[in-house]
Amino acid sequence: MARIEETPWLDPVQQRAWRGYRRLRLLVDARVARDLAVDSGLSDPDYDVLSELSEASGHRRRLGELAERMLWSQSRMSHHVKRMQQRGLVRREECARDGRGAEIVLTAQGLRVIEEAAPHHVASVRRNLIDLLTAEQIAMLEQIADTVVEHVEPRL
Amino acid sequence: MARIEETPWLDPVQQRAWRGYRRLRLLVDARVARDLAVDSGLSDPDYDVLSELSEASGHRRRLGELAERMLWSQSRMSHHVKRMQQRGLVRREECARDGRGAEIVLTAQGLRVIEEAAPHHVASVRRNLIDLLTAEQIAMLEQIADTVVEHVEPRL
DNA sequence: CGGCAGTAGTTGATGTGTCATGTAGATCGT
DNA sequence: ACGATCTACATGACACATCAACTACTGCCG
Repeated sequence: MARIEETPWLDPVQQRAWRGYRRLRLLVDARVARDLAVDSGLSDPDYDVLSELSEASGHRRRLGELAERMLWSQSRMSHHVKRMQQRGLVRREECARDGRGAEIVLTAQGLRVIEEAAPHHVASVRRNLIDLLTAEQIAMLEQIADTVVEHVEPRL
Repeated sequence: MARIEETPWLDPVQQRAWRGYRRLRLLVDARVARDLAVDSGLSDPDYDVLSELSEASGHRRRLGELAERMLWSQSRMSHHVKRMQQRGLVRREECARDGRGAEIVLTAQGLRVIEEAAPHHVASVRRNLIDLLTAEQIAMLEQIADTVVEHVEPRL
């Protein structure tokens, strides 16, 4: 890799793009998170976990698998699941085939909560991002995300 | 506002854009934060505060002003400044004109740290986002961010 | 079978963000 | 000048994320 001293500073356009991205992220995330908390009593991560589980067959998944699909660390998932368990949203079950394993299962209450939360959340995402953009911008956003994810994913 | 039941679900393009955004955010932020921690021993918020202060006249700013410019809560700023103070990066001074006030001042060490960190950080931002995109994509990202910030900023 | 490296998950310490609340100094009306 | 109110900031409690151990089971190689 080139030496640090040779790395060019960001030009004005890049500078604005970077700062814009940061601010967009700050605003959109804060609002979506706040809506979710007010409307449904869930944190953003709560919602993601419930959503992932609700799409899984049998409403259950191995902890590690869950973590991997969501790009979370196992530790983070373990901590978070413990808290969600205490609130009755999910349940842990031992894994039959692997004594070390933990299966995380959506409870009836968890299912109810996510189903109630989903439409509000969609509305919030629309209000705070999607409906603000033109179709073209949305397509471009997806394209940008795909580009970045593709290039950045390999090297961790 | 329309009733929740009438809010349309996201169509496939919107869905992909939203998920793409989420993943982009996850990946880019994680990498930039990690680079910053490894290269300079700073967290992302640390960097932002130092950066903001280094651009201020006299390398100092009122706590509230700092918070407002960065879209942080005062509470968050207060907590964060306390931690940065303990590490010798910034210093608090009482405000002459307002007995309640706190001025946050960049220390010599803080200045050294940010100046050392900046080029690495720029390189990281390039690696993990900017240099992955075409000029057109960068322009579009800025445009998208501007659109969102403009529409979303007013109502809080 | 026995030993041992690898894997799945948990836990504790620490740093970070949020909300609700507390406190002291400013400001304004009378 | 004085009390009500507002403002700037601090704080405590809690939720959340990360890293570094640690535990316990698996699976493999002899």
